[in-house]
Amino acid sequence: MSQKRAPYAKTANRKRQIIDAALQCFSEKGYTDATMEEIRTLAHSSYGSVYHHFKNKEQLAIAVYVEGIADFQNGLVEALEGGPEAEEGIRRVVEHHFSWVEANPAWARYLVLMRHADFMATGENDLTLQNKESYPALWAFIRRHIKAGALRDLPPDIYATLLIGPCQEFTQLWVSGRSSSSLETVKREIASAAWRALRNPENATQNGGEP
Amino acid sequence: MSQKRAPYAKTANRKRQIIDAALQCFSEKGYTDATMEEIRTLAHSSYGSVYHHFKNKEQLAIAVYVEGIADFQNGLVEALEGGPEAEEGIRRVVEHHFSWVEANPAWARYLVLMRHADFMATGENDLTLQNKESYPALWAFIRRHIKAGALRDLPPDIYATLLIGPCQEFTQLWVSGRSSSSLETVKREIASAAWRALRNPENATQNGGEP
Amino acid sequence: MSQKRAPYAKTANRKRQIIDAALQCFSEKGYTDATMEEIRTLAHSSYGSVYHHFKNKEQLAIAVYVEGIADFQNGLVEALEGGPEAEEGIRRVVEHHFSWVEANPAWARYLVLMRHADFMATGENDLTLQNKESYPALWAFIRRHIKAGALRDLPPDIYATLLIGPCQEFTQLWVSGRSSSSLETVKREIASAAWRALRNPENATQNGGEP
Amino acid sequence: MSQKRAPYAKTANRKRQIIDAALQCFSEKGYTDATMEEIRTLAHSSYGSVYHHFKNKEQLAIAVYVEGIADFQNGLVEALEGGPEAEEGIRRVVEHHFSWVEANPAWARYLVLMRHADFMATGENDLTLQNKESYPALWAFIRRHIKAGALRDLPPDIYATLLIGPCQEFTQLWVSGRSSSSLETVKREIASAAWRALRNPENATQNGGEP
DNA sequence: AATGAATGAGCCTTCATTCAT
DNA sequence: GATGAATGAAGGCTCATTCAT
Repeated sequence: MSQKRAPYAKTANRKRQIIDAALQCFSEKGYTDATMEEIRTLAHSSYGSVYHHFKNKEQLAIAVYVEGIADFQNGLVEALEGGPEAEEGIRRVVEHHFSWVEANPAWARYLVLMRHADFMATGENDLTLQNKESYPALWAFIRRHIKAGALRDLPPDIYATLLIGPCQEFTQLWVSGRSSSSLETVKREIASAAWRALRNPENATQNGGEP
Repeated sequence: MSQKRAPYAKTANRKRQIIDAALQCFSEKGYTDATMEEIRTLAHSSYGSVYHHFKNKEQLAIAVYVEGIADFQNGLVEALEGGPEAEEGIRRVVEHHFSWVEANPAWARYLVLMRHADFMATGENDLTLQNKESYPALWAFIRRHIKAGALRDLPPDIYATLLIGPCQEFTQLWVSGRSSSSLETVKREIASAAWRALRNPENATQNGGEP
Repeated sequence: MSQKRAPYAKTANRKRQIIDAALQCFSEKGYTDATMEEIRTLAHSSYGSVYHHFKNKEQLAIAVYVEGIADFQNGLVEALEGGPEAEEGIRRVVEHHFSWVEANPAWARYLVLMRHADFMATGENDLTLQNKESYPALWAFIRRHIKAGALRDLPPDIYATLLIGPCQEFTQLWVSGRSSSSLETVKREIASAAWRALRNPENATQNGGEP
Repeated sequence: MSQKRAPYAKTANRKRQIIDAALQCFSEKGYTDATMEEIRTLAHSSYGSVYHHFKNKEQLAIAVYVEGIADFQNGLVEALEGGPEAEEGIRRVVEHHFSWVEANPAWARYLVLMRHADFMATGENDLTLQNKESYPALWAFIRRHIKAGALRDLPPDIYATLLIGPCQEFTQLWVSGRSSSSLETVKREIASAAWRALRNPENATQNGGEP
């Protein structure tokens, strides 16, 4: 019996297959514990093919990360379109966060895992990620309402802490299946908590109920 | 007094040296990327010595984790002693979180990293960790004030989200050197944000200042 | 003259481009360490193109080798034309060696490196190389002067040793930039050393100056 | 049937076994084409053991090289002991070269192969090799006789060319089995050729027969 | 208790070569 | 003739762990 090699697979979009497979493996086992062998198999690909499209494991991980961040950002930009009022904007940010997480749980897991991986900020990757990660639309929204007196004038790290921190925390719980509450409840609670923490208490026009 | 020759003492507390070295390596590079070789070297120890004290890498990681959690818990229990009022208690929780993180940055990093490691909850480790991690003192405090009507009746995952989430988020920023605000400012902001998010709005007696 | 559109010419002599690129890569890194990828890139070519012109890496290496040897041989044949006297002929051999090396340093390096590659003498390559490498013109010259009593009757390996050895040695020094003397000086020294080593001391008629 | 691991091999001198195996593989197939797997097997060792003793393939190659050069040098120093006259000294150098090559053919092959490997001269290896390779005893001998007027005053590269070049050339022939002459004959021829090339012709006291 | 040489499965990556277009 | 994605065997190296001393 002659040993025939399988015919070269019709590509269609091999690169996409690899990214998807990588996302799944990375999000399940973490960057280090995921192996190129698993990724390659899941992508129905060969070693050579993976390395033809991505220089190495790091670059593959970065490609997956960038793809995810970009998708998240796009949704965030849309969510903030139309120049919403302060409270409504904050609600939309939280809303979008959880909608996206719900729709993309693997990516959510992966982005959380990799948030501080060293090699994400090396050389040329730096710029790419800086632009994506700086959440330009979000900060523009916040700055606008700080100037208008609707939001408190706090530094970015505290905004991140009070607005994104609870989102991240619950995302981790949810993603690891250790949450009991419904996403609807959580969205409402987090949004209102963030609003109460960030609104400018000196602004009398807003939120009559809680002066 | 008996005439004791001072022991060469390198061996005095080898186990402790190993745990300290392991903590440093694990917190810097993560569980998988830290190697027994690095740990052994940092502990000025030998392979045999490490494996004499700890069955394997997992058990070493667990030992480090348990040590850290216990230390954190002890402080939390102390912080909540004396049956403080609701707002004061929440302030103390946040306060303790950051004091401990500031005093034990490597441990803080490590505990965050390992929060969801699979092997932490296997077999006999399970019980040990359950008891430590369930934050018994914290939940007792919360339940007491829910019953008294001072705190809202929310499920544990939402309490964790709104109280611990911001702490964790800022801890990560701080530990990775990407925060600009002082810990004092942050403590105040997070504590007041948590209080506004968790206090029972129907309870008129409390906090007259912000009706 | 006919109005010809200038061809885009990238393809004009692709085969030549590939040989040149291969020569450069092989001479710099050796056969094994040079990669088809480097060669392909340097030749501004594609994988398919390289394999269209050469069956595989070995055949490419052989093509480069044959090209180089042929060029060297041609010059040697010319150098020995006109039936020179023994001393003059030896001088010309040395002279030609260094002129050629100076004009073709990459090829010189490559020919030295590959002198003993196994696959150079396999199957059909054998004949081709045998003919080229046997230095027919050189041995004809030597044999003629041995019969005439001007040169000593030594076996070929010793002739190679005393005549080519010094050339090779200095070539290696020169090619790796570790020589300090001028090529002129070296030519003179090697030629006269070779002459003194190879001339027949019993032949009184020659070289009266050095009895 | 229980799967028993072979008991740990009694070491004796594992490091030496590895060097010997590496020498054999490197000298037969060259640095790049020899594999760690072959070396490991030939040394009846494991991967881990090889890498325990040598940082990587390069360092192993260097260790082998240094060992060989040192052995060769030691013999050369001995050969030149006793302050021999110029002609006798040169004879001894050639003599030692071939005796050593005959006794250590694999090493001879290897040293020739690696003479110009880039990584031999990197960082700290540099010093080690410089000292070994500078042939201090040989140059001391030569300088002494240049001063005494017995040898011509030529730069080191030309001495290397005329004295060592023929040795190297014949070594290559011999080592690859392409020589026909006996080592005795060759020694004699090379030694006398070198002497005629290097002796100072203005020195009347030596070698009366050929002024 | 301590030491460190030894083990070997498994990982990331390279690279000559093939083939559909 | 040319292109470059796809293939997969093979290589160098790592690292948790064992065990003789």
